[in-house]
Amino acid sequence: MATVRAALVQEASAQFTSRQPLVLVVDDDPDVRASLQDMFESVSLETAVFESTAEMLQHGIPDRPCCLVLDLRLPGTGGLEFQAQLREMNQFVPIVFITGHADVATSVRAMKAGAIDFLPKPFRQQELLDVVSHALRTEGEKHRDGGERNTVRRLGESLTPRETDVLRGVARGLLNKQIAYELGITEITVKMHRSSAGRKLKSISVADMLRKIDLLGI
Amino acid sequence: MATVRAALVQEASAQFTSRQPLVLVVDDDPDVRASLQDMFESVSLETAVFESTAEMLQHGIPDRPCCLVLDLRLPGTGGLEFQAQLREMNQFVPIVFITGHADVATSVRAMKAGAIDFLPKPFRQQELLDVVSHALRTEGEKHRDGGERNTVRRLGESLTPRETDVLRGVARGLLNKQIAYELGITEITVKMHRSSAGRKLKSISVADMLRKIDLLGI
DNA sequence: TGGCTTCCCATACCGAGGTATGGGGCGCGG
DNA sequence: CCGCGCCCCATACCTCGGTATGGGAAGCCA
Repeated sequence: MATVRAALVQEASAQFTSRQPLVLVVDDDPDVRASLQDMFESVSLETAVFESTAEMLQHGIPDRPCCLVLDLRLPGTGGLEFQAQLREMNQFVPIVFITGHADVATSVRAMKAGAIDFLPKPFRQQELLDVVSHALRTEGEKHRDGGERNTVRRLGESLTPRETDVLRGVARGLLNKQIAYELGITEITVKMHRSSAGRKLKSISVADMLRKIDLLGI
Repeated sequence: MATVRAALVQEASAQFTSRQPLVLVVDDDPDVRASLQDMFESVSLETAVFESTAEMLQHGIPDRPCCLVLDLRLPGTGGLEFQAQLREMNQFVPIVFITGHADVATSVRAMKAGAIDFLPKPFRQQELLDVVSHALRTEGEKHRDGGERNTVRRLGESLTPRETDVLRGVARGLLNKQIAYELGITEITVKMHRSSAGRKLKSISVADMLRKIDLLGI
């Protein structure tokens, strides 16, 4: 029963995987927050503003196309450290830095760490808007691509250990016979696992199966 | 005969595909050129220096792991424009910018355009050395990966049009029967093309063939 | 304990791919 | 002109993968 519920929740979240994009703003200056929120919402971009990185982390990173507008200098965790933290958490949200205290070394550091832009204040609002919308567009595409992978990954979870063993062999282009030998079992049993795995992954063709296998990272 | 010669030349170039790395330096200041060349050669890195981007283009981009140390401000074509030019020519040499006239906007522009670093003068020599060696290491790996692709690509050149048609179908996971229907020919003929293509690509297994097919971009 | 999953094995049959061996037609270049 | 490569077709045979239908053994949990 519990597992059924979990499955349903996953289904639901999968359905909304390509939802409306969201702009995240972290800046300690209330005026800047308000002004940016106004700007983004004036072009119908949903926006969430935060005073600090800690506050943002509390809300968690939502599962939708995001773009983070991040002040470089912040009380508590600064922009660059936060960028590093997100990276460590495997959260690859595109980041646009904004700052009143820009210098070349910092900007280069931020960009090398994967920021998509770095705007010294003052900047033209349109400039920020362009960068953010472009990022959201590409994020949207990534999200869709990721959706397919998640679907496959969910299918893959139902695979038994033995089945993944067999699939590893298949991916290497081995014959059932050879796989059987390597695993120390019969070819017939390999066939069982293989076809069972094929059913679970809903693969009609070998090509399809191979694609899904390396999508699963097996 | 001519084609045999060509084939031999290709063989030869393929053999040397993962040669020693090379540092390219473009700077209009003779002192800088000399000093950088000394530095790189002191750690046994082969180095080629140029006074202008035009001069470098004349020599062509060598087929080996490269890293370009590029002055931002140059007589003639400037650093940023040159970066754009290389991009248009599909030459993805990693670029480290060095400049005495650094500003944030320029550095960000350079990084967004794909530069791997941006060092305002004066910088510590060791810093540049670290960046360049790191770049050369990753380039070396890329080069090796590309080698395998080139090998396959060469094999792929001997494929007849019809054979690639069939392979397209195989990649889509179609049955020979279906491929035959789509091409308006018999299943038997499809088998012929398929096995012939398999021989040419030296693929023993289906998995192997599929890998090579998308390596060929079919 | 009984029921569940997982893993293992076997026989038999079918459809698909691979190969070998026949053949014919077309176009291009020595 | 003839040879060569490409494209097409056919028959026959073998192997491989997929499936169906039997079964047995071990572990886990209500």
